[in-house]
Amino acid sequence: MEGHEFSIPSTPPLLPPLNPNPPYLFTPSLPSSSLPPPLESQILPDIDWATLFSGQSGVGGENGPMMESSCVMAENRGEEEKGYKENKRKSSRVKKASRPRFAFQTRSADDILDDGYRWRKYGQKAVKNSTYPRSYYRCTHHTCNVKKQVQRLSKDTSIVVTTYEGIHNHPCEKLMETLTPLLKQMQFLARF
DNA sequence: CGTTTTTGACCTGCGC
DNA sequence: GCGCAGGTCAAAAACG
Repeated sequence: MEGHEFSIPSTPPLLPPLNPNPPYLFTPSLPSSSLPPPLESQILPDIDWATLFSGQSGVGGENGPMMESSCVMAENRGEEEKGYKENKRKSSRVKKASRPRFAFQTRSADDILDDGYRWRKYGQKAVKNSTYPRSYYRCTHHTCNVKKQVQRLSKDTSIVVTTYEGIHNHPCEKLMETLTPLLKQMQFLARF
């Protein structure tokens, strides 16, 4: 999950990395036209990018290829948020309101990029017309039900498509780790 | 021993 | 209604 060069299209407002030495380059750029959109996508105007990307100054990759990546834009898949009815299963997922979704592509040897949040894998599925399986992850924070899907393109095996669904309702742990000592220092200095 | 991953089964939506 | 594809659950295994 480390060693990504990370670039986001200029469509959303961008956040510069807070970490002075990020493990990947954060270079805002337009998405490469050579990269096909991973999904039938449309621009999502009101994504909370500050929240979604607040973890990007995260952690470290000491290894892994530093390569180009590009973000492809969003999909908001409206009404249908699939949910099981409660049958024998204890799951009682109800139909939720539409959640923001967006996907981007990362050129990396690692399937999982470190976005600063903690994820737990809850499923993996072979998808049609794709050599590689799709992996399903959920944010491990108790109150947060953000999900993401990760799939490597069979067309170009160096590209990983990551699709996020939902918005984190909690601060990024790694971001807080980075900021907390700074904040403490600032509070200390502010007393003089 | 707690947490995460693996994996087969199950559920839903959709097209025919 | 049926079959397929995608998404999720949950028990067991693996891991740290």
